Formats: sequence, C-alpha cells, structure tokens
Amino acid sequence: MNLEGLNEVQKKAVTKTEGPLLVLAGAGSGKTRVLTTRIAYMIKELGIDPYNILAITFTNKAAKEMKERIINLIGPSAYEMQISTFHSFGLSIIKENYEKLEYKKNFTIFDSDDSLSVVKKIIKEMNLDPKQYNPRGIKSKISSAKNELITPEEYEKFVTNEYEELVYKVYKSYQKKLKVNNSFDFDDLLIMPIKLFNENKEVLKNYQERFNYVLIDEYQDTNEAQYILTKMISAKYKNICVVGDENQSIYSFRGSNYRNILNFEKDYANSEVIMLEENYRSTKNILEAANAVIKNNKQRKDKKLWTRQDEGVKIKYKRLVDEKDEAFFVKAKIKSLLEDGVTRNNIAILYRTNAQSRNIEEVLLAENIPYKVVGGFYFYQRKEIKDLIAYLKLIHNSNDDISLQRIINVPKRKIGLKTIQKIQSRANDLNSSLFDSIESGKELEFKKIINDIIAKKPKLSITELVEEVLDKSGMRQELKNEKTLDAEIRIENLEEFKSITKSFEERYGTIMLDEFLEEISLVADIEEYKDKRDVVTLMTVHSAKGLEFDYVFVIGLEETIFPHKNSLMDNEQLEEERRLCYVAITRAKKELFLLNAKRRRIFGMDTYSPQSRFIEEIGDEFLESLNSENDVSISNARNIDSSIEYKIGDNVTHITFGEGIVVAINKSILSIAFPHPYGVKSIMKGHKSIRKE
DNA sequence: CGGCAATGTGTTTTT
DNA sequence: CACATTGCCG
Repeated sequence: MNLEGLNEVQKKAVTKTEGPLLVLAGAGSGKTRVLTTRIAYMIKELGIDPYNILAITFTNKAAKEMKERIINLIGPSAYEMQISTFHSFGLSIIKENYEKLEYKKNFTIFDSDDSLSVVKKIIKEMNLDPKQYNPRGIKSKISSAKNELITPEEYEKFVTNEYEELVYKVYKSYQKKLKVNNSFDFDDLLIMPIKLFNENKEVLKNYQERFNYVLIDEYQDTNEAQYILTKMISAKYKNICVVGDENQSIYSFRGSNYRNILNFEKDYANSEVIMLEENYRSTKNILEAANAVIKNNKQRKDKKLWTRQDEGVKIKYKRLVDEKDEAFFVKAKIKSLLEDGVTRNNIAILYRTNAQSRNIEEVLLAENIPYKVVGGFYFYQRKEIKDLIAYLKLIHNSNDDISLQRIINVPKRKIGLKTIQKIQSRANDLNSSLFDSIESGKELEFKKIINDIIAKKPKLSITELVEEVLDKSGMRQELKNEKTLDAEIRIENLEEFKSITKSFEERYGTIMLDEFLEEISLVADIEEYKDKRDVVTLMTVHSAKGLEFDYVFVIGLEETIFPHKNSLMDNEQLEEERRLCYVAITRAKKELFLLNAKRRRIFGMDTYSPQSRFIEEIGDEFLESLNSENDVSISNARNIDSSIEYKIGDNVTHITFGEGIVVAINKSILSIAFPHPYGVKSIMKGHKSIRKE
C-alpha cells in the first residue's frame, strides 16, 4: 500500500485504525484522500473484511464518489462495503427489520411535501384556521422534535403555551397517521433504527458485530439522532473515526450541532485527535481571505489553515447595478476564461438561495455556455411528475392515503370534496385505508384502475409500469385533450420520466418498484444519473460543500441575501452565515470572484441592499475592487438575427440543449421544450444559439 | 363538480 | 413574480 505523497499527519490518520479517532480536517486539507486511503489500507494491508466497514457521508454524491475512489484503489471488493448517507443507512436497517417495527413490507417514504400534506390535513380535521397556525411552521417544529429524539409524550411535558399544546396534538396525530399509512418520513429513517435498537438489544448487537469499523464524514453536521445512532453502532468496538471541521458546520436549521465534534474527546475515552491544517487546494490569497472572514466568529476553536502555495491573484470584487448586470458580468468573465483555455468543469457559480440561479441561467443560455444546475428541485417537483409518482406509490402501498388523495381526481373524475369526505368517514368507521374503504360510485372506477395495474405489475418493468399508469389512468389523454402548450410540456416531462426509468434499468438491470421509489425519494438530484459532461456548475453554497473548482463566482453578496435577512437578528445564525461564506471562499483553487448588485428584484419588488459585511471582513489586503466611479450597465448588448420567423411546432436545434420544439411565442421570446433535464427554456427569436431546422 | 377570477402568501439552506 | 388557495357562478 503506497502511502507516499501523504504528509506525516495524514499518514497517521490513515494508519491509526483501532480505537476512537477524531480528524479535524480543514477545508482542502486532503480529507477525502485520507478517508479513501484509510479504507483501502484497512482492507488491503490489514485484511479487514469490507463487509465489516461502515462509512457514512453527508450526501449521496459524496457516497458515490467515495465508493468509486475506493474501487479504483482496491478493486470491486469495495462493493461489499456499506457506504451511504445516514438516511439510506437508516433505511437499510428498517428494511431488514420492518416487522419488529410493526410495519408491513411495502412501506413507503414520505417526502417533505407529503409530510406537509399530512400536517395540513390534521389542521383541517381539527377545524383550525391554517392561516393562524402555519402548517409549515408546525411541520418544522415536529421535525425538530423528532431529530432531537423527543417523542410526542415527552413533548407534552415541555408544553408551556397554547401554540406548543397545538404542536403537541398535531405531532401525536401526525405520528399516528404515518403509521396507519404504513409510511416513514425522512426523520423516521434515523429515529426508527434507534427505536429498534433500544427495544431489541440483540439486533443492535448484530449490527455492532457487523460494523466493527465505523467512519463518519462531515461530523460537524450530525444532529442528535445521527449522533446517537453513531454512538450505538460503535459502542462495542469503539473503532470509530469521525472527520469534520466545525468551521464548515452549516446545517443547524436541520438540527445539526457542531458541538458533537467539539465533544468527541469527552464522549469517547482514550480518543486520539489529528489535525489536518495544511491546505492543498487554494492560493494564499484565497486561503487568507477565508481565514480573515472566519476569525470574526467567536464560537470556534482557534486553528488556522496554511498553504505552501503561491499568493496567486487577488480576489476580485465587483458591485453591479442589478441582478441582470451581475449575470452579464459572470458571463463575460466566463467567456474570457474559456477563451484562455479553461475548461467549463473548472468553473462554478455559487449562490445563497436557489432562486438566484435563474438570471444566470438565462444569460448562459443565450450565450451557449453549457451548464448544469445541481440540486435544484427542478424535475421531481413538477406537478405532473409528482402525480405520476403518487400513482406509483399508491400501487406499491395502497394504504398511502396521501398519495391517493393527490391523484383520485387526476385526471378529473368528478370526485370532489364531498366524495372524499364520504370515503374518509367510511374509512374511519371501518378503521381502514381510504383505498380499502371504497365500495361504490365514481371512486370505485378509480379503485378498479389501480387494482388492474397492481394485477399486471409483476409482469412489467418499471418503464412499462409507468406507461401503463399514463395510459390507464387517463392522465396522458387528459393532457392531450387540453391542446395547450402547457399540457404539451407536461406530456414531454412525463415522457422524460420514462427515460429516467430506462436509464435505471440499463444501469441496474431489472429493478423492483420499491427499490425505484426508494431511490428517487432519497436521491432527488437527477444529475446523478447522467454522464459527466464538460459544463459550468451552478449551485447553492450548501451543495458545494466538499467540492472544489479552479474558478469560483459567488454572487449576491449583499446584506439580506448573504448573510440572509432571516439571520441578521441572531448572532448564532449570523455566525452560521459566516461559516457558509467560509465554505464558499474555500471552494476556489485559483481565482475567486465576489459579486453583488445594488438593486435586485425580489417577489417582483425592487430591493436595495448594501454590500455584504463579509466583503469588508476580507479586507483590501486580499481583495481587489473592480468598482469605479462611472460604472454603467453593460447588460444591453445582444446578438439577434431578427429576420428569422418562428411558429409553434417548429423544430430547432440548440448548441447546448440539442433538439427542441417551439411551444410558445411571446413577442420576441420563444419558449422551447428541450429534452430532459433541460425542460422548457426561453430564448430570443433568432438568437445565434439556436438554429431552425 | 369544474372553472375562473380574486386574493394572498412566500425563499434561506437539504436528506 | 409565481403559485396556491378561496370564493362564486353555471
């Protein structure tokens, strides 16, 4: 096993395999390399069975990457290893033990929207005004409680006011509903294994024996449930290695607690601590800028990253007129980088909120610069896709009342509120699911459709099953009848869904419905199923954690955006924004551009914000301002050939997005439907990026 | 029951 | 601005 090329500290982190180990790994300190080498070392040098190793990462992407890198190091035996996110690890335990949890095999997983629907429904049933009691707020309270491992019974004890009393009632009923629906929400994927282990010590023992080597990445982002789960699994052998950096803790809104990492030494006796402080990623300027920002946080261990690298060029800062100008600046800069021979894969644009991607997309689109948006909710969030998935969920688990209610009248079957109330009350009387309680009326026809598909299911592939649903449900026909552009796009999207199922089948062979539903509920990011292309990357700073790029643009550095307005009042939250900024800066290897806009349209309203405080915190030493007194907008240049006429239905080819169909024309703007995952894009008539067939 | 217009409400961040 | 929800009419 070749450990050359690792520094002394890294080598130690690789070879100290027994007992508790805390690796404090600063940004860019070669953490992933250490982790993968460590696992390879354990298997190859020490002969540890990969089956006995559990590695937990924070995102599916990280899990996938880690697995690939280990396979490169040691070959296919790495497939024996469990490398997954906390949530998919939890799910795998649930799958092996659903009976002990008193669930049926065909359980489903509720996504955040499903959970919200349940809460809304409960509030309605309690005859409360959802305006007065915001369902989102209540849902988030419930989720926090669950992640703190507080049961409804325990929650009741802490109730101090009317609102908490209400949350308690909703929480209790929420849990009951999940159970009746034979379903788990995201939080359950962590909690249920803990419950299982508490009630079945021998089950826990089996997992402890199996996973006698445990590795946890991004430990600073673990919440209470994840913390306890980790502790339980590793309690027997205590061969636990956690890796993290409290300066990069950015998920407290999800209950994560960076104190878990600070307390590690107290939690595990005889633990060893290794600090990786040499940064191999960024230039001195970038690294020092990051240090300058983070030192403003009071709550942190004092540690400082250093690098042997050159100073590099100063960070560029530019304040622009508005968000369009900002996007144009990014585009212009990217173009010149590309002309200098930089490849698109080495460029990223980072932002605080998902909504900010839009302006950038429009400009890149018009300029034929291929890009991908990572993590956007894009596809799976579309109505028609969610409807289709609801059909699949109901077919899989007929107890899923939430899915049933979503689609019982999709397409329109003249089943309205009255009918649903009727079914509901019969279901209550019979103590059955909505689906089982149906025995007459229009709804019986719906039931028949579902039952027919269920009967055919064993003989069908997922793609065929989807086809069957689109066909027999009447969804496709209804959209076809509409003959609107909107409907056409929806049909396109549904067809596109089949290309996902197909790529699944090509990749994994025959896949069962439950596996498929599982996958799409846990891996929301469609980019994961696509081949790597040479494109510019757009994503939130949160999604960028763990990644690196030669050239990084951070946009929207304004007070109220970054730091976000909701965080300005609370110092704890402000410090988290600052850590987020630290993450953003440290993504860059060679050059960093910081941008903001004087004026920005938010909710259709013009808003004016001063520059982000983080700009000043970096200071002139590392920062070069590109602002001058007489700045003018640069966003008026356009390249259009107005002589080309278009009509709806025209086939066009876009250099980046391939073949598309014109689905709408609004003055000089064309709406063109492109294949998945691009969807419908707006492009100027006659723009040089498109060619009429 | 469906359709349409009026009204209102919201965006941090993600498994 | 974009969308979801509500209220009213046929």
